[in-house]
Amino acid sequence: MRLSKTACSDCPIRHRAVCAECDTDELSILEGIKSYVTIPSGGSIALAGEPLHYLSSVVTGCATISKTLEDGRRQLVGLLLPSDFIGRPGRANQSFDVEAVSDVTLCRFERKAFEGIVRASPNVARRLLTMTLDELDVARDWQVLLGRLSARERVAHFLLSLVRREASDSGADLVSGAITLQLPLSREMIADYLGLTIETTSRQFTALRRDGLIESASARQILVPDLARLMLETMDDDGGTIA
Amino acid sequence: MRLSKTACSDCPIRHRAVCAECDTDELSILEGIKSYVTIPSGGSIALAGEPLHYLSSVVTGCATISKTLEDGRRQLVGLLLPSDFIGRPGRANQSFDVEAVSDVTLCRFERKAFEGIVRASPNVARRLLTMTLDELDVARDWQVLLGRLSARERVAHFLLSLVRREASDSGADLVSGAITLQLPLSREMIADYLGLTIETTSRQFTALRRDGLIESASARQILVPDLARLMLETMDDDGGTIA
DNA sequence: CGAAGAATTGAGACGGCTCAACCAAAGTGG
DNA sequence: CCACTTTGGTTGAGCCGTCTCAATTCTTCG
Repeated sequence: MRLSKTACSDCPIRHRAVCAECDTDELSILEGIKSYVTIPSGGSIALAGEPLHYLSSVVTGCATISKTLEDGRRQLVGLLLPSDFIGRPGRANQSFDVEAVSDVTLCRFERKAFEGIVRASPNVARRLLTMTLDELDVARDWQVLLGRLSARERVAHFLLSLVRREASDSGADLVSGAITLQLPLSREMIADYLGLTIETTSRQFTALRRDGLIESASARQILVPDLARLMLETMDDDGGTIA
Repeated sequence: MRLSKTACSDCPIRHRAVCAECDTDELSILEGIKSYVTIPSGGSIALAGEPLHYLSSVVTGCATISKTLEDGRRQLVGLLLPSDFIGRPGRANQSFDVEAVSDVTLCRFERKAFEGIVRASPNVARRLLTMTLDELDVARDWQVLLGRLSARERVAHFLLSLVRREASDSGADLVSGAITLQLPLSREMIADYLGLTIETTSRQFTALRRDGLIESASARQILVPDLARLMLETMDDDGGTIA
């Protein structure tokens, strides 16, 4: 399903996406080759092993990056939110599955054309490198979570990662206090993200609720009455601050 | 400890490191700002949170990237072998600890100077992007291992990752057959890499030995009599091939 | 209102962890 | 040169956290 093009200058992710550092000239080149596509919730955006014809930025919605083993075990390795980039220039095939978990609008570029832009535009190339390095740090932090944290720590960490992401998107400075958040993922997907089962994940939500660290109107709607207290559960080395 | 400079053209990692795609002009610029340093086994190369003055390529030896939690739990998030790059241009502070696990020779660049080269030399920038994207894929594959594989599968996968790396370095094509390998890590470090304890790791080595999948002259010296059979233990989706 | 999917809860099994002993190889010092 | 220590690895016994299997409740939607 195609949408009418939005001018890049009006784009909600203009200052965070791969185009963030483009000048107006570069932007107009991108404008010339981009197209918008909306993937319905549950739809596939890319399949591991398949040739990759398009690279894209997430404009709205939420998607997952995952791998499924032959016997059905599944592990999410990334969460894609607005401004995140999908695909890798310079490689013909996709390494992981990418799936929409809500309706997702993509700003899409034909791969070959985009690779030309990466070559021609240092601002795009630099931004892409910065974003990739950031993703690498995130992936490695997640390795620590998967390798060493308990189920309770994982769930607390997951909730805080959502809070952090939301804060950094809106530029807000969250010191502490009450915060509500909308979970973009089902319990099953959270479990696959955290390397746990659905049941263990659910039990940890219940335990956090019992201990007063979270409250919930529904399964997807979480209230964190005291962010600092939740942070104490995560046992990470960020020293209890968010920045 | 400083070593005499080797000419880049004679460098053992010339065609695999960040400089792989440089032409002779670019190479001579790099040559001008590089210096060699050797870190003794066990020494620290970088500490998480500390300012990062140098970026470098591993020329010889082996190093680890890791994070240690306040309570002592530790997780390796990467293994650095010759040609791998350390540090990230564009960020002042280091995200993870980097430690030498053997004597390590680095080809080192002052950060600011190297950032200038990344800006000026598209071949370096592109190579760096490619390497970072590769690392991201590796990190995500490791997330799957940490989140979903059993202890036995993890150890088998670890051994195969060493075999693969060795094969790709030497350009050899390994279909199957017997292979010997020298483990660069102690049992403790392997455990920290795999998200296990020392004891569990040791038991899995014993079990693989009992089942005839590996043989060992010493703890660090492993013989894999039949690579294909070991691959069957890994349960990954590579379809049993190495490529 | 009934059906289907999502989430929660419970009971028991099991894999990996903890604590502890033991062993082998490699120093170290008298 | 040999006791002693140190370090890294292996093995054993029992415990605990998470998984598995199953039932129940909640939510959503036709």
